[in-house]
Formats: sequence, structure tokens, C-alpha cells
Amino acid sequence: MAETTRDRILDAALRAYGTEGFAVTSLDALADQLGIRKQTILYYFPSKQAVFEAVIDAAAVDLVKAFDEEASRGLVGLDQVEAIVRRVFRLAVAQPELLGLIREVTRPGSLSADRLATQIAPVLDRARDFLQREMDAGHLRRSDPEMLLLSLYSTVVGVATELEVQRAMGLPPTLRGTVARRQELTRFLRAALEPAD
Amino acid sequence: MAETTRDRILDAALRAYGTEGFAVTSLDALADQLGIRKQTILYYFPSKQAVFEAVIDAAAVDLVKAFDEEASRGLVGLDQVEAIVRRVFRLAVAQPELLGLIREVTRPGSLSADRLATQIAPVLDRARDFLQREMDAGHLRRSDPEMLLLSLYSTVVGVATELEVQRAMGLPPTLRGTVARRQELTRFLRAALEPAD
DNA sequence: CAGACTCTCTACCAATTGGTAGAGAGGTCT
DNA sequence: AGACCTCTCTACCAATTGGTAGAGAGTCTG
Repeated sequence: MAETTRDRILDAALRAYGTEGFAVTSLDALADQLGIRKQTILYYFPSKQAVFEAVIDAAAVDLVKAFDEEASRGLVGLDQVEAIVRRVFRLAVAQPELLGLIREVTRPGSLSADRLATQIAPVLDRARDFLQREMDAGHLRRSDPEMLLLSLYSTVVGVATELEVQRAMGLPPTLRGTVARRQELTRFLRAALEPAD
Repeated sequence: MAETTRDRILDAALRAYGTEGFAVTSLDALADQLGIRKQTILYYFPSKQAVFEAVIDAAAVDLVKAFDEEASRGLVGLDQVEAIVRRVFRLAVAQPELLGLIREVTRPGSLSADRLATQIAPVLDRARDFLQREMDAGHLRRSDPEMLLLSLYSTVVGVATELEVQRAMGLPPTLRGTVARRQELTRFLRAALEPAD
């Protein structure tokens, strides 16, 4: 199965947008990187913004696929959540551009509110529904699924950011070490912050 | 003490670069926001890049000042570190643009390697020296100060990112709640990740 | 008052940007 | 062969960008 030109563009765009950023990556630069002209890109996509949105779509599809695969393995409750979180982390570690993309998406004005709703919401909805179902089935302690989702999401982004910082500082990023260190430091930080406001 | 035009420019630039990003914020946009022409900005700064670097300088000065103030209060060891970390967090919470600025700086190619060395290194050096001194004095458990510094740094960035995500999702960001939730989730994540690679 | 200095402006420029128009090459179907 | 379709190209454009040149207004200094 040969990789189509369109796929190659999406690949390169994910890498570029995730590391350099959407705004600073011109169509020309993207095309150069692929050895084609930018007009070829504009043949496959109506605009630069459309490339961005297609990249997000593809990433969302990947996430949903990973989610579903993990969810279809018959685990329940915490085991299920564990498996999914681990899988998402594996995705983030294997594809560090994904984190950059997330940051790019959350940047104000990068995506119109309705596109955000159309593209991101389904992923979040799926996750929220899953958590709700598991709670209803008694597999998870009952709490506000919205808050739990937010917690999971921000934690994933936070941990992934730490990994990226480590990478940026020239240290080999290790998920295991990060999580262990985080636990240690979090206990300390809690003590540090508790007495104050 | 009236705020000089230069200060107003730096203020607006910090806000704009931290939230929207450096690349997407044109000098025209920055000037419009201040009710002046971009040539006025270029009177105070030789180039757009220089504005960016001045913003970073100012932020670094703020950080160093906060650091020194906290360090001069006569605390030792963990109490000292606690006070400093708490202070840095207060800065990050009061000025959320600071986090965006950090992300902007760590973006590849945003700052030349030597400018990075000139501007960021002093802050890190100061922190590393401080940790080393405290270890030598027996106030902190002896470990690799480089690693401890990295841990503290990435944790601060990670927590700050979580706060920002919460803000982006329309929830009031609370440092207390984030830290508490993080501890809970970290324990869970550790369990989730421990058995795997 | 004369001159210098500080500051903000108008006018302009070269380069880059995202995007359009349309030609041409190659293959496929009738 | 001829019409059609897919794809990539050359050529071009309008808008925006960072940056320069220099005039003009205000203030301070002699």
C-alpha cells in the first residue's frame, strides 16, 4: 500500500505543525520538505487552514481508534481506564508531535469555535460517555465525569509536557522516571502549597 | 511613576506573545493594541526579535528578583525550596502569559542557541547553584542538582500547563485543586504504568 | 532664540505569504 | 484517435509582513 501524496502531506504537516507551529510553517516550507510545489498541496486541500483541520481530523481518528481498540478488549472499570491511558501515553511518546498539535489547537484563535466543536468534541464525548457508562455499571467510583475527564486530560497533557521539556533539555525522556518523580514531587508540592491561600 | 511607552510595549508584548504566540503577533497588531504605530515600537527596539528577547529578559529579571527575595528571608533547606516554588507558582498563576512565553521560548528555532544561553542560563544557573549550596550545607538530601532542577522545572511547567488547560476549558483554575487531584491521579498513573516497559 | 535631543508620525520598500488561473503531462475509457 | 480525468507544474496576484528614511512636533539646554 503506497503512501499517497495526500498522506505524505498530512504526515509532514503533523510533524511541522506539532514541532514548529502552524503559523510559522508556510505552505512553501511544507512543500519544500516534500520535494513538491505548494500548489500541489492546494490541489489536495482548499486552504492552509484546511490542511490544519485535516491533520487534527487524522489525529482524532487515531485517538478514537486507539480508544476503541483498547475498550474492546473486555476489561472493565479501572483496568479499562488504565489500559486506555497507557495506550494514549504510548501514542504521545511515539508521536511527540501530537502534543505540540494539542497545544496548537488549544491556542486561542487557532481553530474556530464551531470547528473545535465538530472535531474535538466527538473525542471528548466518547471518553466522557465511556466514563459515565463505567460509573453507571459500578465499575468506577461515582463522581462528576466531566471533572474526571478534565483531570485525565490535563494530566496527560501535563505529563506529556514534562516529557517534552526533558527532550528539549537534551535528556532522554523516560515515561517511567517522569511518573515516579512526579509522584515524589507532587507530595512535596502539596505540602508546599497546602498552608497557603 | 508613569509607565513609559517602552514598558507599555513590553507589557502588551508579553500578553500577546504568551497567549497568541510570537509568530502570529505582528508589530502592527501590537501597535494597534496600544494605539500607536509600529514604527514607534521599532524606535524603542531594533527589530521584532529584539522585542521578544526584551520580554524574555524582563521575565527573567522578574523570576530572579522573586527568587532572591524569597531566598533572602532566612529560611533553609526544604522550607527555602518550598517558599521559592510557591512564589514561582504565584507568579505563574498571576501572569498566565508567562507560561505561554516559556512554551514559546522552548519552541525549536524561536531563540538562537546563544541567546538562549545568555538569557535563560543565568536563571537556571542561579537555581542550580542554590540547590547545590543547600545540599553542601546539609539542608537538602544530596542528589544530582541538575536532575532535581529539571524535575522542579518540568513539574512547574506541567502543573502550569494543567492550570492553563483548565482555564481554556472554561473552568476556574485552582492551584490547590490541581495539586490535590494530581497527587491522586499520579498514584493511579504510576500503577497504570509500572508493570509495562 | 538657536540648536540638540526625544519621540511619534507619514511614506515607502522588498520579501514572503496564502491563494488563483491555467497549461501540460500522463493515463484510462469509449 | 479523441475525450476525459488526475495530478503537478509555471506564472501571477493581492495582502501582509518586518524594516528604512526622514519629516515634524515638543521639550530641554545653551
